[in-house]
Amino acid sequence: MDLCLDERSKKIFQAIVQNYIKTAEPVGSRTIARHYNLGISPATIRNVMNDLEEMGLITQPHTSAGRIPTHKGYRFYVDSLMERSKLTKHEEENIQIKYNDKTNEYTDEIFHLTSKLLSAISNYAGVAIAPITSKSKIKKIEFINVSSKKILMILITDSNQVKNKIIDISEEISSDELHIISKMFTDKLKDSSLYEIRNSIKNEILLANKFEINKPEYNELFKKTIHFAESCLNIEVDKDIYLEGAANILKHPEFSKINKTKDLIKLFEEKKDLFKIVARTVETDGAKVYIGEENNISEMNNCSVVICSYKVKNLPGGIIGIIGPTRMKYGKIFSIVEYTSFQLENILKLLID
Amino acid sequence: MDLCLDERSKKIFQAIVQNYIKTAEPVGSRTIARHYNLGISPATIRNVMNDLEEMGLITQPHTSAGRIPTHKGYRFYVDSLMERSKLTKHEEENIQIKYNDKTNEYTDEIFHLTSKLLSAISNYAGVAIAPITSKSKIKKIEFINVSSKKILMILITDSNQVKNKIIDISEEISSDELHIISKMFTDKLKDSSLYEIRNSIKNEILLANKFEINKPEYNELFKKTIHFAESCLNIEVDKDIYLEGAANILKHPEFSKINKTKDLIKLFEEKKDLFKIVARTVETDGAKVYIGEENNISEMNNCSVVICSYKVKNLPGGIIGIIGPTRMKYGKIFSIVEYTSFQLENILKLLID
DNA sequence: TATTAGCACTCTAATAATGTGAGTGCTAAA
DNA sequence: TTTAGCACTCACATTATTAGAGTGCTAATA
Repeated sequence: MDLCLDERSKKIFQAIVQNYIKTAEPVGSRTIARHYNLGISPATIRNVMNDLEEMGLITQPHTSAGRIPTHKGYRFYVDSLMERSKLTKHEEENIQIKYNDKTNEYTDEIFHLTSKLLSAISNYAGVAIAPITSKSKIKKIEFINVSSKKILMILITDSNQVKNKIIDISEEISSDELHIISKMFTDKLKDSSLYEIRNSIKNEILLANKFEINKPEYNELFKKTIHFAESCLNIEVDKDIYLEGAANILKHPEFSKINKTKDLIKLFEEKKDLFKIVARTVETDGAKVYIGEENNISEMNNCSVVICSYKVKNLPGGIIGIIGPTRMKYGKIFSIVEYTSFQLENILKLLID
Repeated sequence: MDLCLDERSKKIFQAIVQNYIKTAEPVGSRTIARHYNLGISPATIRNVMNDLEEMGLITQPHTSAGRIPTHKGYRFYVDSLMERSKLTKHEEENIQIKYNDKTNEYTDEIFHLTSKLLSAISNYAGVAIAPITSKSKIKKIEFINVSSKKILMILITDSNQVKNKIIDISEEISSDELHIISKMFTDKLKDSSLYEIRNSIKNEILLANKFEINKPEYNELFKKTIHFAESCLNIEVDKDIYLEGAANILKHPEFSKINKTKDLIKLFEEKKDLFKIVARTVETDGAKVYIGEENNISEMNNCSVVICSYKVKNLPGGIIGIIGPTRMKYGKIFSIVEYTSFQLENILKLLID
């Protein structure tokens, strides 16, 4: 966005945004004159503010109030004026320590931890999405008999995500036989992406040939396995998204009235919508923000979402992010999200091979 | 609680409670005289109300207001006066249909569904706790190699709960060897309760003897397995408790001010505390309620928790419940929780063998 | 021409004043 | 024992009043 603002207007605009972010109060010309010594009088500032308002960057809640940034204003601020504020040593260490505690295990716990971290450091809500499985490849398939006619199917992806499901079968299969079948299935399906599997379902017979299946019980297992693998495609929205610190958001004055806040809380419960908001971009180049109405959901009109993707094995993995009020410390939040993404990638490298 | 109330007082008290539950407004003597034709005048009712107040069953928010039940009042109502209100055919069918959709799979999804059901039917928050594992017994232990020095450990309990974890080992073990080890471990540890395992950790050597272990890499695996089994004891509070419909609670007028409500939301996020509140009783005989202060947590002073345990294989399993305002439709909620528990038990019977 | 001082004006938010009504407790009569 | 009647209380809604922060405009100034 190029707005051809002269230097002075930029300074004033910046002052307005920063002051409003800090105080949550509309900013008047006097305040700026006093606190930011720009060497000009309130009257001059007022003139400039008038221009800024005409450009749609700021607005007045009511006639005799100071100015607050519009969404367009925040967007301009983020794109052109914002300065990243680095994390403190303490904050960086905090992140590292928490991650290192988990170094010895790879479970979804990592993502849960990530959302907690993001929330704790930012004082807003933190969100993390486990690697999006549709692009994952199968590393291993395994079958274990649970009882006479129930089998536990286990699918391990190349990013070491473990999915499992208990299915019923019509004929008992022995443990040893299952072991052999497991090896066979792994052998045949290894390195297929779940995406490929979905496409190949329509050609089940084709695939069946690949297995040279003759025993009917194998065939049953085969079909169920394929369908299981396919179901892993459909992101388990409720499980793969971690949200923490929603209550943090309520601290801020813009959420002091219950009515709209109630809707927001509801949105947070409905992981499905939340997922859409956070994961609409699969891959970002650094942090990226959606401001207020840009989220295209009325409940989020007063919220901004800062997201950043992370990689697993140098391929797109998932998304992490922070949700807070539009009146957000963008500079800091951008840094937090990017740094956390970086550390998460590091830890994942250690845990996956 | 025996309060020696004469019939008339009981009627009046009941009228107050029911009216307050319906309207959320303090109930005055005139209201009762008009709407519940007890054949007595407001003045008489006032006299009785005075008595009831002295007994601590009702109170006045302020001098010139009507009466509302105290916690003691609710307790008396629940224990002595409440009438269960049956579920409608429609509600019962709703529950059955939802469960039947899941008949073919046993995963934690069942408990998630349960909390959703409870929430949807009650219009309050629904909560479900997966079977408490400390009393579960081991049915199967299985090892799968994920990569050269990483092994996926899988533990299946007698209630078919699947726990898994990826661990590092120092020496590679082949798939076939792992298959044999799996059988051996399952054989030795089968039917041990996790509780027993915890106790036996101190006697690790004793147990080691049982395995006649000589290969050092088996020994390593053995130790890690035991510790994994033990860690399954520590309920994964974040995973094993399902809360849905927290936003429902906010609809009700007693939660119209943000401040206290904020704390409640926070409590709901902290699954640990929630767990303590819901799961302090392992087994109930029918539904059971904790009213307001009985929860011993200030955030819950305006909430009641109706819980009911469910069984798995005729042994204590977990807990389900509903959290709502103390001004709750107790009669209905008790029925919902008990009926749902019953249906849940049925479905679990089908899914576990 | 750009800036600024000054002033009238606007609007919110806080505070105070007032009235209304629901509900009570008490007393005396039924 | 019950009830009618009445004085009293208190929350809540309504209205008035005031203070103050901030603006826009105009005319003077640099």
